Parts: sequence; C-alpha cells; structure tokens
Amino acid sequence: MNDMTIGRLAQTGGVGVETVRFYQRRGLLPVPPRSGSGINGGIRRYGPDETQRLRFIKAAQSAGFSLEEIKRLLDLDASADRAQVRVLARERISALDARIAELQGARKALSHLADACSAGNEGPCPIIASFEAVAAR
Amino acid sequence: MNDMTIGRLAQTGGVGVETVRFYQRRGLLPVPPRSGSGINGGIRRYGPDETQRLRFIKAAQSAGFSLEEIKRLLDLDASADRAQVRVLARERISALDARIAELQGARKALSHLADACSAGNEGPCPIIASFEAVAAR
DNA sequence: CTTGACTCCGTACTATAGTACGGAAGCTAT
DNA sequence: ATAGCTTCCGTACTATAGTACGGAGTCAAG
Repeated sequence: MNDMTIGRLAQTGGVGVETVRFYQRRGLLPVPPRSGSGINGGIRRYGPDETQRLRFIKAAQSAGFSLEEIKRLLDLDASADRAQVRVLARERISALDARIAELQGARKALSHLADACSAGNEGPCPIIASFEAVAAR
Repeated sequence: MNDMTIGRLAQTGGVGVETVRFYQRRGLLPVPPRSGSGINGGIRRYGPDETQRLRFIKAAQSAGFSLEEIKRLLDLDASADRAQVRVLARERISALDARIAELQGARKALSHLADACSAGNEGPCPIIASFEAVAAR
C-alpha cells in the first residue's frame, strides 16, 4: 500500500518532486521513515494518505489559504479543537466573499472596457478611463 | 495643478512613497522632470493624472493583472490598437470567470467544513476529508 | 539662516512559493 | 555487476511585489 516513491507521489499529486520536499520542510507533509538497506537507511515510501494531503493543500491554496494557514489546518485536523476550525473556516469564507465581489466588479469593468474598444480597429481607446468608470461604482 | 510632492501623491493614491518610486522604475508611472533650483534640479511635482494612474494600477491588480500586464495596458492606452486591448480584456475575463468559479467552489467546501465542525466543541473534525468532499465536485 | 521634514537615489532586504543544482548514495534492469 | 535513472540533502537561485536604509540634497517656517 505504501509503495510510492517521492517521484510517483509528486506525479499523482500533480506537483514536482522539489515541491514535495519543500512541503516536507515546511511541515505540510510528513517525512516517512526510510525503509531500506543503505548506510543511512534507503528510500522513503509514500501511500494514499500523502496523495490526499497533497490534494488538500492544492484545494486549500485555491481557496486562498497560505501555506502557513494550511499548516495550521493540517495540525488542527489532528487535534480536536472544533471551535478553532470553525473560526478559520468562517474567516476564510468572509475573505472569499469579499474577493469574489471584487473579482465580479473587475469583470464588469473589463467587459465595459472590451465594449468601449469594440467598435472598429483603430483610434484611441481610453483604457484607464473606461476601466475606472465601472471600477469606481 | 501639478503641485503634489511624491509624498502627497502616495497618500492620495493609498500607497507608500517607496511604492511610487518602485512603479516609476517599472515604467508604470512617468517620472516628471525636476523643477527646482538645486544642482541636479529640485523636487518632482505630480498632478491628478498620476493619481488616476495609481488608482488604475490598484483596480487592475485587483482584477488579477500582474504589474507587467498592467504596464502593457498602460502602454496600450497611449496607442491605438483596439484589437489588442480587446484580446487582453477578454483573456482576463476568462481567467476571472474561472477564478470566480474556483472561489465559489472553495466557499462551498468551507461552509461544508464549518457545518461539519459545528456540533459541539470537542472531538475530531476531519478537515481534510470534509473539505475535499465538496472540493472534489 | 538654521532646523526639521521631505525628496532623491542606489542598494539591499523581506515574504511567499516554489525551482534548480550538484554530488553521493540507492535501486533496478540487463 | 554495472549502467543509468532516482532519491537524498543542503544550498542557492528565481519571480513577484514591494519595503527599508543611509547619506546627500532641497524646501518651508520660524
């Protein structure tokens, strides 16, 4: 079951080997013991738990969590502090709501800009002004 | 009219003086001639155009444009290439739509997580699993 | 006409999130 | 048993977007 090398893990997780090692240094991924026959032990093996963890990291990143925050979430996952989890989740939901609104405003400004520049192919097209006309609302 | 010092400009633009200078180095803000009496001229003065430019930079940043892309937009603003403006705007709109959808998915995952951890204040609360349960959809 | 705040300038440093490098050791297929 | 791909490890480098620093010059007010 725990039979993946770091290369396979990186591959299934959709990241690079160096990224896996980077996450290990940051404490986001456990460093399994080395099971082998070399002087310093051999090569490390990984299982599906690590793959899931990698996927979680990516999902949490896309939610706007920093690696530092993700580390807190992962540490919390092992604990029993439900209240703290709720706090972090709600904080991030508020931040997401704000960010989503901001991006929707930006989208409006951009489509306004595209419209303003749609007639013809020549002549000035006031980007700064038309962008801000909507961004200001 | 063009009577602001760099400090006032930064203040009205809601950024730091060093940020203004940084933008000047990057070509995002013009460096006005120095009008003064010193050996190397004196102090630079800024007007409302620069304030507007600063606001544009912030708005464009919130739309996800990098400073490099913003520089292209500003350069384009001075040109007459409407087609190029439309391309950049539409590219960014697509990226925004994707990002908004992503954030909405993340929001769903987080509220799922908050729900899953809402009963009581003790006991395990599987962050990784409950986050991914929704993030995967 | 000096004091104190502000400007100018180059250079260096910070944070975040990786990415690359180089050599030694380990593993695997022939 | 050896060639050649991987792993392991520390260290260094990259990109993005600033932020800080130190010394010299400038400006306005008292």
